[in-house]
Amino acid sequence: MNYELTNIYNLLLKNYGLQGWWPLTTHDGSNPTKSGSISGYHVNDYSLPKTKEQIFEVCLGAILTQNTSWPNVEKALLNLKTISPIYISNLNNEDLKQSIRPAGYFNQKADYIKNFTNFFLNLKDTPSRDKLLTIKGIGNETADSILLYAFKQPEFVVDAYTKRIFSRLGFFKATDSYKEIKDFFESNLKKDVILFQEFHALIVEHAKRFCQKSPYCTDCFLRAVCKF
DNA sequence: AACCAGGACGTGA
DNA sequence: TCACGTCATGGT
Repeated sequence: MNYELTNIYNLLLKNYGLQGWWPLTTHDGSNPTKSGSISGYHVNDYSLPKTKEQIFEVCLGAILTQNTSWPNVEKALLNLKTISPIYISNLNNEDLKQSIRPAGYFNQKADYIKNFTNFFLNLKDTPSRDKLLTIKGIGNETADSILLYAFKQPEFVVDAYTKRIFSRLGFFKATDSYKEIKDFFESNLKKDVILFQEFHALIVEHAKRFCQKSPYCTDCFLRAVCKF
């Protein structure tokens, strides 16, 4: 309910529109996304992910996208013939590695995915953040992505883009900790899952379009309110 | 052809 | 705690 912060959100939303995260390779009743097309977004449908397989897919995507661009993650996901916890659990490590190769860091990520899959198979209901963090391969951002986009919990996701954009805007220092930044957003916004989902997705979009490492400030619609 | 992408972990100070 | 090296493929 911080006015300045809410104002930024409204400007992002006005310029980019609803983002429809988290992208899924399959929707109910539709065909799989073609490789490279990046069309798994589902604008205005907050019922997704719906099935257990879709929830699982969001989790795998969250692990695979660690320091990796989404098109590479999509290639990895499409290489997996079936994205279900049972299937992945029974898949041998070498096959898993070959499938997820396009997403990079495939040796560690294969282990991370195996760890998480075992956890997921024994899961009764929504996991706690602390429990997720005990899994090797699930850090702060991945845990929050899983909770926000797979389990629809109001956990704000902080990534490198969030730090970059909002430190440039002047809300905090780029060196502030994950927890400090997460607390800043959560204490200044209404704890609303849809708001958190769209806000994070909009941040990613703005970082790609304007607020890159070397930013395009000239045409940026946030220039008037930015201290960079 | 260097640079970077929707980070996490292990190590040493 | 915290800064730093490591992990790897693919697009620009």
